[in-house]
Formats: sequence, structure tokens, C-alpha cells
Amino acid sequence: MSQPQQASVRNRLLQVLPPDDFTRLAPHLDAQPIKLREVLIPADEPISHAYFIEEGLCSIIGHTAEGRLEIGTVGYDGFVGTPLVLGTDRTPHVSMVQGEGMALRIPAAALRAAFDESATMRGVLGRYVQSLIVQVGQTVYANAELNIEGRLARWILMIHDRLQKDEMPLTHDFLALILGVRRPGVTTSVHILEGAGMIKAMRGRVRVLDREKMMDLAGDTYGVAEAEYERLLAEA
Amino acid sequence: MSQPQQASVRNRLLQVLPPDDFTRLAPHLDAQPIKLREVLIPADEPISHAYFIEEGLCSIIGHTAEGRLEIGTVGYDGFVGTPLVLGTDRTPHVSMVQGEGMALRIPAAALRAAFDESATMRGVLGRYVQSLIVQVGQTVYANAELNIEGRLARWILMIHDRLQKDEMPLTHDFLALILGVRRPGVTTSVHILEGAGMIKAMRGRVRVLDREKMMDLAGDTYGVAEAEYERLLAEA
DNA sequence: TGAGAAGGGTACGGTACCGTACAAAGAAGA
DNA sequence: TCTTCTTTGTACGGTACCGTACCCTTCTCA
Repeated sequence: MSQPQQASVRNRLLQVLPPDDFTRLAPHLDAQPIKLREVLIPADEPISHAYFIEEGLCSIIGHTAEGRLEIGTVGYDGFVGTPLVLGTDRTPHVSMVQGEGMALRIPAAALRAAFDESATMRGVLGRYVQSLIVQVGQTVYANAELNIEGRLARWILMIHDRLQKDEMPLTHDFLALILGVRRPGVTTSVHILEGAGMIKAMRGRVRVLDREKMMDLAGDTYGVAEAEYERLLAEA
Repeated sequence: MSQPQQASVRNRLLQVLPPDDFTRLAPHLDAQPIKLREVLIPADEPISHAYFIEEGLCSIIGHTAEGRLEIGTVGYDGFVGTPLVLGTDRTPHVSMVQGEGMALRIPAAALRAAFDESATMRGVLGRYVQSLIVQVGQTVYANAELNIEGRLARWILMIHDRLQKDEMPLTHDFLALILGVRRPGVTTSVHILEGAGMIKAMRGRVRVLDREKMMDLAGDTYGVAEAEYERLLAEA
């Protein structure tokens, strides 16, 4: 009997679901380890499962012939596979694991059925989609207005929220990919953040030291989406 | 008897709705002229109506203390007020009219009721939200990877699709706001596009001359979202 | 018709970031 | 311990865009 209990799940969406709704999903939830660089949702292919993240981190990535770029970040605050609840079975975006952990996986059909049957379920998952839209909107803003240091600070803050660990595995190369900048540009910015005492950088790892200072750097681009998320999840 | 007939609406979402769903909405649809700079959805306030655009153009704008920036564009291809179908009544984003026209307005409660009652309605409106997410994702990409000319070309193409007129009212000042760049930067880029025969610029107006060339400039940032929209609307 | 406003053109120094290249240092396996 | 790969540090010229400033043209309206 490995069905998850609502009291013991870490995913915040599953936590706030009315018990009836959770019961609807529980028989179909399947605990799965998620591994670094694993693709949970491939591009333009039928989505077989949605993943409620319990631990770890997943990026929603827009890719083109010329390159790729992160457009959204999902942790234990949400799920990947939003197209399923938006009435379609595929998307041009890739969802890829960026931090090891665990997810509760549910078959597409089961999620859709539950979504169709329950208005409260639609409310919770819909509001999460809304918060994701706000997050992506903030990313548009950040890419347009902030320099690399600011974007780096914003991104580290977002990851810190979702991993809930002060130390995270991050190479400069990976950060360059995510932020859409040169790798040496990341190196310089990492030094600036480190010099200001915001982080401690080690080979392949970064430790968060001072969130406040990073929030100053990120300015308005950090906080709006986070506040919206909290507001939306607090709604009945 | 001023209720709109489905055969005569120009909004593509209303067109593809099953007749039963359209009938559900029709009694509540109210034809409204939309005026330049009019705010259809204010920030962080209860949304009273959604607007299915029949003609004209609306921008979804992210604003902060330091500035504002367009994150999405809606025309006769969609509607503004997406938070209503995502289970909430407000959003930090502003929806503002950028091109005069007309919209079919519907009270929030009526839209929500219809959304709740009909799975097919959820499908159509949900898929539109998905296409909007893809559009915003492409904007993230465009802002990160393209120079001003490219972003300008992309934006003109998107507006051209939605206004369906070769000539559109656009000041450099406004373009600078939308693209998040300096006004003189826009002037230079407009000249480049004009010199390449892509557009003809006049005081306060721009005429589209050569879409193909602009698509070359915009590269991958134009087309993905548009293809996704067509695919999604074609789904049963 | 003439004043004011709105829109557009141009210039100039400054800088953030680019593309590229190469070397040093840490980790991992033989 | 030596080799090899990954990751990080640093340098260099080039350029796209910035902030700011000023002037000219076109439109509007009294």
C-alpha cells in the first residue's frame, strides 16, 4: 500500500487540495525519483504524465534552432504538465530536471479526468497556471531590464526558494545556458556576488549567504510572482 | 435584439466554440468599442469583465516601479481576462488597448459559470491560455537573443497578424515602451527596416511592405507561437 | 496664422556584454 | 601518479545599446 497520504506530501498544490480532490488523485500518484537533466516533458510530443514535484527542481525551457533558454522554474510549489489541464496534450516547451529529487507522477488521463470532475481542483491547478504566467512575465521583465548580476541574483533566489537548501549544484556553464549569456559573463557576475558577500562559490556549487542583498540587486523582478503565488494558494 | 450571432462574430475563439457553448455566452455578450490607451483589466483589482476582441489590439503589460513592458499581445485571436478562467479574480498584469476597435464584453460571473458548466468551453479557452504562455515564452527568448531590429520586426509581424491592416498607428515613443528600449534606438531600427524595404514609416504610422524579410530578421522568435495557436484551435 | 505640442532625427561619450581564445586548477579514472 | 576531462579564470578587441541632450519637422488648435 504505497498510496501517498495528503498529510505527508510535500507538494504545496497537493497539500491545499480539498481532501476529496486529493483522494481522487491519490490512487494514480506514483512516487518517482527525478534525475539531473532528465526530460519530464519532451517538446511537441504527447505528454504521458504530469509530475507534482516533491523535492528537486524542474525548468521549463524554450528551445529553438539557435539555442535554448529557461522561461520558468518549478519546484515543490507546483507541477509540470500544465498543457494537460489547458486542454491539449503537447507543447513546444521542454521540462527538464535541474535539481535531483522526487516527484509524484500521475498519468495524463487521470489528471484530466480529475480536472474535469472537480471545480475545486480546476481552481487550484488553474491558479497555479496563473502564478506561472506571472512568473514568466517577470522573466520577460528581468531579461529586458537587469544586467547579468541582477538576473543571476534573481535566479538564485528563485532556486533557493524551491530547493530549500543553502547549497546548490550549479556550474557557470549551466547558469550561462539558463540566463542566455556567455559563460565568462557568468564567472564575472559570480565574483561580483561573491565579493558582495551574497554567495560563496565553489567548483560546481553555490552557497547562499545573504538573500537580502540579492533581493536588492534583483529589484522588482523578484517578489511580484512570489507574492502572487502565495495570494493564489491562500484563496479558498 | 442585439445579441451577436456566431456566424457574424470575428473573434476566432467564439467562432470555434461549439454552438451550444456560444449560445451559453451570447446573452451576456455586449459589444463595446475599445479606445486607445483604455485599460480593460487594471492591475490587482477585481476583474469585472472579460473582453473577446473583435477588432483592434490589446497588450498585456507587466509594470513595476521602474517601468513597464509588454509581455503579451491579444487581438481578434483571443480574449483578455484569462485570470477569470484560471480561478482568480485579479492579476498584477494590466491589459491596455493599443489599437482602436471593438470587443464583446462579458461579465466575469457569466464567463466563469459557462466555463464551469462546459468541458468543451474549458478546452477552447484553456488552449488559448496555453497559446498565450507559448507567446510569452517566445518573448522571453526574443528579448534575450535578438537585437532591436529583430524585436521590432517580430512585434510588427505580430501586430500585423492581429490588426489585419497594412498600415498601423505606431509612434517611436510607444515602440520604445513596448520593446523596453530607448526611443532613439527605435528610430535607428525603424530606419534600418525601412532601408531594407520591410516597412514604410510615416509620422505616427507604419506600413508593412515585406513580411518575408521581417520573418528572416525575427528568426525563430516568430512563428512558433503562431503555429502553436493554429494547432490548438484546430483541435476538436 | 502662429504658438505650442507631439513626433522624429542626430550626436556623443560611456559601458555592458559579446565572440573568441587560452591557460590554470580541480576532479576522476587508469 | 599520470592522464584526461570538466570547470573556472582571465584577456582582448569589437559592438550594440545606453543616458542625455538638442534641434527640426509636422500637426493641432486657438
